Amino acid sequence: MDFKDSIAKLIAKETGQKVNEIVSKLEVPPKGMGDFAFPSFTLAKAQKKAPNAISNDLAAKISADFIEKVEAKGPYVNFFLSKSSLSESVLKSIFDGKFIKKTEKGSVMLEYSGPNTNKPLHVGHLRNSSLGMAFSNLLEVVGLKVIRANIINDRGVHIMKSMLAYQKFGEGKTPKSEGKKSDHFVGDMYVLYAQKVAKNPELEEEAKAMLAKWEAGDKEIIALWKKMNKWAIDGMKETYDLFGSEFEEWFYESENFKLKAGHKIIEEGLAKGVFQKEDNGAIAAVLEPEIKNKILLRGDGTALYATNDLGVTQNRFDNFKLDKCIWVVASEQDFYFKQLFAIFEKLGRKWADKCQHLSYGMVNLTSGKMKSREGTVVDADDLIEEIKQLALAEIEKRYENLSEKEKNKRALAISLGAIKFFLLKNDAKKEILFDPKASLAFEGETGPYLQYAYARANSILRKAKAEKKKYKQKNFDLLKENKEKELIIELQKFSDAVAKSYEQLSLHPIAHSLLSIAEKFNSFYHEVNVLKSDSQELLNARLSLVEATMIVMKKGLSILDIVAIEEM
RNA sequence: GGGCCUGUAGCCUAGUGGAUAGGGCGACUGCCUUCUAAGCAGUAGAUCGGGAGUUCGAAUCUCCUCAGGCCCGCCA
Repeated sequence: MDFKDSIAKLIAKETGQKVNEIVSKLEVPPKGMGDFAFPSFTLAKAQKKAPNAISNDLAAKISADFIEKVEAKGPYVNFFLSKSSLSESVLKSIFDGKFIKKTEKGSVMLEYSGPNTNKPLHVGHLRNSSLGMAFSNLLEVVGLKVIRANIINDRGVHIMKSMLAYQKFGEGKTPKSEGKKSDHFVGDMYVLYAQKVAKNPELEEEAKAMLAKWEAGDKEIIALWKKMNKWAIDGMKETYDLFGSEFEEWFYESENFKLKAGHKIIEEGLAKGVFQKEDNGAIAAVLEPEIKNKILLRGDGTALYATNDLGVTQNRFDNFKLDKCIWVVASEQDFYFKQLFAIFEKLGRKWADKCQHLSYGMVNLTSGKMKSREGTVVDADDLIEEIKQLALAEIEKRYENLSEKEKNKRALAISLGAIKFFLLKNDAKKEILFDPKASLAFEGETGPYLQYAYARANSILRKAKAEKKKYKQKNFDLLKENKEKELIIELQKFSDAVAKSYEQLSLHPIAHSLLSIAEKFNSFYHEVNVLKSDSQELLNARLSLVEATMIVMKKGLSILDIVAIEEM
């Protein structure tokens, strides 16, 4: 039952206003003042009456079996829902599995991660991955079919730099010989290049020359490139596995480079008069003055990143039947994506408005911006390991007797929960100032707090089973304690949070909804001893509430790609 | 020079037109022989960057201004 809608209908009947207009005006009042509120200011002019009078009038006239009471408070009409109908309605929809509205259909490609093969993943990539993974899950929950895509940036002069350093100073070492994770080994070469080039600027030219050889298909360079790329990608895949990142499609810049699909689009744009040739032969897309023109091909005819991107995007819509394509890329590319989408609009692509940029703020350190070549990054593997050790220490404090295997499993789940939740709980577009020591805790507004609430709920059901208590999902209408009602209301709000997250391209509404649910659950847990309920009927009702809480929390956590831990 | 984003207690943050600005960290008080204390209950802490305007009503909308970040045709 949609209470908001039902209340709006009652108000509409009395006032003659349209139902959907009333719905948009209904709000949730501050604590203790009811479940819904209608502000009467909005009718004052039309009815030529004082808001307070309208409120009094409405409060006196409106009644229904699902409403406990209606109160006029100044210019507001406050509605208190009947606890039993609220409980029935909310818990039923949760057990029916219909508590999230599937509002969308079709298929969508979501690109995220997009690493370079000259360095390992860092905490910035983890923010990208967390958003990519979670938003993909969210898209599926609202009804879309999702193709997760990764594009490996495996070509370009920056890739040559780590190759050059290895060729000149690597002394034939390998990740194996050094006992090093292979992507870290490649990353070390990139740092080494940066150190060497500072003293020997001519390396810069050598790297460019190497790129020319690569483009010409020089056998030796291609062999080196393949070897080092494999190291980089194999290492990253380990990190993806550890973190839980999954992809259905892998694209490679190098392959795309060979296709030259972008060049065809450039021909097309010139023919249509949408692109123009500059004095030195470069090709530019002519765009609105606010977003400037965009160079798509160098004067010497060589390709730019944008050249490739034109082809990549076209191929995606050609080869996959997409209703939408989403790029998860940091906010420094906001302007670029505006231009890219505008170019497709100019070219008359009917899918141009189906391109979406999920922009997010950069992760900076308290010490400043992260720079791989200077080695001032928080490495993804190191971070996960460090937090895992902290989680392990917490587990060992509590449970000495667990097997090593179980301890490790829990520690990983908890540490990833802490990291992912930290990266998702705030508005995606805000920057994160990351302090590894201070940022990741297991208490307060954290992933482990949610996991803990879930584990506690689970433990009630487990104990009930162990004590051979009978339990059926029923008697929902007996849930009349304030703590119970507050929890149920938070459960009900979860679906709104899902919708909000989808609209706002950010996971924080879901994250905060889960925090509120966990908070209300913990409070309920503290106040009401479920297993010591007075009657079988009440036990049924409360166990139902506990189970419903677990269902919603598990759904929410799974969207955020966080493991709901059974025991913690 | 221009564009986009951000500014809410010591720190982090939610809230995009409505009532007393909601959380967390940190600080301080209590609560484990009672379903897991990674928890609960409470206290203190806020000129919502500043100014003007629109409105019955502004953290929220408009304009100006200050501060930080990112970006602005041949980098990826």
